Amino acid sequence: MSIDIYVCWTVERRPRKGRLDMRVTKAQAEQNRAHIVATAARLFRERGYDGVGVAELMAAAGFTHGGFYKHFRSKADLMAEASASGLSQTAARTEGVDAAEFVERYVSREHRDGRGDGCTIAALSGDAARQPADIKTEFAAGIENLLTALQAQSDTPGDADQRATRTMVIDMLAHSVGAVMLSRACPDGSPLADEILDVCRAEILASLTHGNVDGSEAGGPEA
Amino acid sequence: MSIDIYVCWTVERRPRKGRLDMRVTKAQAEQNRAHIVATAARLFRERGYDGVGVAELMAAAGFTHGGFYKHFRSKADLMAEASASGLSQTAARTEGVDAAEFVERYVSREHRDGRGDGCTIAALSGDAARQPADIKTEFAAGIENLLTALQAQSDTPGDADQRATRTMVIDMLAHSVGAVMLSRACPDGSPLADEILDVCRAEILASLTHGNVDGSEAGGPEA
DNA sequence: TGTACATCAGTGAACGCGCGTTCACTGATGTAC
DNA sequence: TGTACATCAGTGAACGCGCGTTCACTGATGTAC
Repeated sequence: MSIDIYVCWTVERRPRKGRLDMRVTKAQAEQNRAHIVATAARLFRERGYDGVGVAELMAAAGFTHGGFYKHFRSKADLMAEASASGLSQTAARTEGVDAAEFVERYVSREHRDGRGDGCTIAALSGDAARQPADIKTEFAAGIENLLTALQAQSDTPGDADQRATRTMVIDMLAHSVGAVMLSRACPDGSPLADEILDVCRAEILASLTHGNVDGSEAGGPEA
Repeated sequence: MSIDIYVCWTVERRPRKGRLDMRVTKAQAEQNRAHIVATAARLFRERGYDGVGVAELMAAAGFTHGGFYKHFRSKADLMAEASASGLSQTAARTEGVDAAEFVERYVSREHRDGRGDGCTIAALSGDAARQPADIKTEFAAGIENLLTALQAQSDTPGDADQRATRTMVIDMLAHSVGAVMLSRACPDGSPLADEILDVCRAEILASLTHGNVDGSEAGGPEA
C-alpha cells in the first residue's frame, strides 16, 4: 500500500485561441445545412444510422462536429430529415419513368452495388423498422410518393378503377426491394447474389407484361 | 485560480470477494452457450446487430458479461453464429411447408409484428449487407437452405427441369421478404403498412396459382 | 474406489475508446439608428 | 449612406456514458494416480 499525492492547479476554464473566417452568409449557412443533410443521407444509406457518427458525418461534409447542433436538435432529428431527403430524391428520380424501366434500373447490379447513391428504401428500411415513429412516418410518406410517381406512368387514362394500378405498383415495389435486399445480403460477387437479381428482374418484368389484370384475389386491406 | 490537493491510497489491486456455485458441468456449459446464441439471435432480430451490447445480451441470457469471452472470440463471432442459428431455424421450420402456406405465414401481420420470433432474413438482411464476408456467407447458406426446403415441396416428381421450380422459389422468397420489410418500415398500425402486406400476399398467392410456367423470360444468371 | 490437483465457466471491476452532446469563444454578417 | 452593436454559424476542447474487451479471482468439475 502506497500513498500518492497529486497537486493540481484548477484553472477556471482554459482560454481558447481564435481562428479566421468565422460567420457565414445566411444563404451560405442554408446551403451548408442542405449539404450536411445530403451527406448524411448518403452515409446513412452506406453504413446505416448507427454506422455513422456525428463527428465523422460533419467531417465528411467539411465541418467540425461542434457546429452540428446549430443546425439540428439531435442526431435523431437529422436521421429523420436525411431519410426524408433521400426518399424524396428517389421519388423525384422516378418521375416519368415507366414500370419496366424502373425495374430494369432498380433490380440491377449497379443499384445493388451502389448503396450510397441508391434507393433509401432498399438501403434503410431494415433499420427504419427499429426506429421511432417519426422516421417510419417519413418512410411511409416517401413510399407513398414513389407509388404516386410510378402510378402516374402506368395509369391508363380513362380507367375508372385505378385500384388495380396501385395494387400492381405496390406489389412491384415490394418485389423489387426484396430482390435488391436479398442480393445485398449475399457475399459480394457470389453466384447466388447475381442469380437472385437476374431471376427476380426477369420475373417482375414478365409479371408486368402478363399482367395480373383481374383484381379478384388482390383485394385491398380490411380497413 | 485555486489549488487542489488530492491524497489517495493506491492499493495494489483490490481483493475480490468470492461467490458460491462456480464451475459448471461441461454439458451445462454447452447448453449455456447454446442459450446465449439463441438469445442473441432473437435480440439481434429485434434490435439489429448494433442495437444490442454484449453486457445486455449476457444479462438477457442470465449471465454476467465477463463470461462472454469464454464462449466467443468476439462480438463479431457471435453475430455470425447467431445469424447462422437463426437462419437454420427458419429453414427447419419451413421443412414440409408448401409455397402457399409459406406465403400465408410469412406475409402476415403476426410475422411482421413479431420480429424477434420471425425470419432472420427479413429482420437482418439490411444489416447483413453492411457486414463482413463471414456474415454474408452465413446468409447465403441460410437462403440456400431455405430455397431447398421450399423447392422440396414444390418440385413435381419426374420433372426433369427443376430450374423452373428454383426460379419460382427464389422469386417468391424475395417477393415475400420485400413485402414484410416494406410493411415494417411504415408506422405501426398505419393503413399503408397493412395495405402493402395484404396486396402482396394476394399477388404472390395469385402468381403461384397462375404459375408463370414458361421459363422463356425467366432465364437464369449469365454464369 | 478414493485422493490430489489442474482445468475452466463464470464473476465483477477495470480499461480505453468513441459516441452524442455541451459550451466558451470568435468575428463577419445582419440590423437598428 | 454610414456607424454601432447584436446575432449566430462555425470552432475545438471537454463531458459523461456505454461500448467491447481484459483480467485476477473462484471453486466445483474433471482427471490422473
